[in-house]
Amino acid sequence: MTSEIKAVARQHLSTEGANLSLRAVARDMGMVSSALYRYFASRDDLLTALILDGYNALGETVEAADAAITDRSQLRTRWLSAARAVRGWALANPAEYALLYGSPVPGYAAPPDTVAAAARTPAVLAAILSDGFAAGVLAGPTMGETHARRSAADHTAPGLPGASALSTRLTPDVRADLTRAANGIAPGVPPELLMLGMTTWVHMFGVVSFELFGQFNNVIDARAEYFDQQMELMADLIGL
Amino acid sequence: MTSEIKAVARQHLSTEGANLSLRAVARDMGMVSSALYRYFASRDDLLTALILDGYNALGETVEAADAAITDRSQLRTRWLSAARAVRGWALANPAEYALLYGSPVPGYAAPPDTVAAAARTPAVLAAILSDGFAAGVLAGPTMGETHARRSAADHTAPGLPGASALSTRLTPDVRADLTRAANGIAPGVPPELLMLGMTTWVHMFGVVSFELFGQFNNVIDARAEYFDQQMELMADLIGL
DNA sequence: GGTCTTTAGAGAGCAGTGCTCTCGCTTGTA
DNA sequence: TACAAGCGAGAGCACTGCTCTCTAAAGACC
Repeated sequence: MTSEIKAVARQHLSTEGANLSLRAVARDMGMVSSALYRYFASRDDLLTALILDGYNALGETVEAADAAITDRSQLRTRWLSAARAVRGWALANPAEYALLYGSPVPGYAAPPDTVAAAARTPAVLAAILSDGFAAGVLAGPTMGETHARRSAADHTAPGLPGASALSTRLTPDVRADLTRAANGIAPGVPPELLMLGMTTWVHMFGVVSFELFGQFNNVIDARAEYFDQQMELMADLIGL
Repeated sequence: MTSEIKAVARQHLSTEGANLSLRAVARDMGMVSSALYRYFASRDDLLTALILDGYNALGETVEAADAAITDRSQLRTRWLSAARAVRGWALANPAEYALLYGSPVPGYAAPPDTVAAAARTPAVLAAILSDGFAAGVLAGPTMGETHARRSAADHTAPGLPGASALSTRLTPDVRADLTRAANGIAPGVPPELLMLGMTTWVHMFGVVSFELFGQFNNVIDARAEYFDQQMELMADLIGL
């Protein structure tokens, strides 16, 4: 029953946008609004359930896209497949995506169970990082420095991945945050590498959000190709 | 008068969140709700005015932060100053920031005058790119290739900026989009360089949005330091 | 000064919203 | 058969955006 309500609510969400009307949902189900309160304590409760489902749906999609690459050593292919899955899901479910990654509703605080579901998508990327690091493909000490011209003092930490001219110097606090995060999601991965992984993670959602939220209007028309190019760039950044 | 209404609305926005109530604004002004319709045709109209003001306020802040760097050749310092200004404004005006860069309201389409105001912030970055390119500091042909290990075929276009191991190969459509954008905002800047500039632009807002929208909760605590580190990384990416 | 027109705001009202309450009806169980 | 639990209906409260009509003030013109 609750799942039927959520299904109708999801449909309303996709057609009407973010301001979900409980009464309209009830009307569509041939019920009266007060009946819905048997199943959800409030409208926020319904939204929370939808958010939870959304994180899980996105996570499943991304996990499946990663798992579809049978050669697990093809880290770059796995990453691109996962990234495309994120964009594909977002384009197919824009309202739900906005619910997950858009502006949070005013006084709304995400319940703890949503954060676990929210971690599924970054966990896929973390697994790719972890696999690459374990296989010695990432963060190897064999990189040579580029001779790229630098304007100020060199911020580059030596011996780190792909794009070796990049600043991977971390302050103690940031390093502590990243180390803690690595322990939780990608054990063994050094904080510098996780930093680059998080950069790709954030940038991936940045590009998708800009596309969905209209920031690319009149700027980028070839959205899919642009996204692919950016994700290739990110793969290079990590050294996949 | 309209400015007084907007001021009260802004205040409401900052305390109550995104769902702005026209009646509450009117109440605070000692008026009745219908009186507001003399000045704004609808609630969306008021929001549009606030969005326009927001883009301009952010743009002014960023422009001032860039202009504060007297040595115009210090591109990296200018970029970091502008980026910090974006984050600072966003943290000081979270509700307005969400209005600008969060999920768009359902049926809302941004009027053309807002896009001009929205372009002020990226224009600052474009000017930095333009200055650097004109001075020959960016995108010079003197870069050496790194020997970074690459998993697949090499996507790197030779002779491009700072982080030379990165994929800057553009498909014709993306190249066309970027060339058109460059003509509008950074004349003369090659599309590959503008692509890197847009990457930093998107990533900057990606990091700020993740911070403001709660995606960093329980992950990154040292927000300011993390932001700085990421912006340094982006500066390296462009080759500032 | 006396009209006359524009303008600002008040007030009532409509349709819609989230949410609470009470009251019946149905269904499963002892 | 009696009881209890759960489910939905209906009315109602306070709120919202928005439209309409009406009144009072202010400015323009002769």
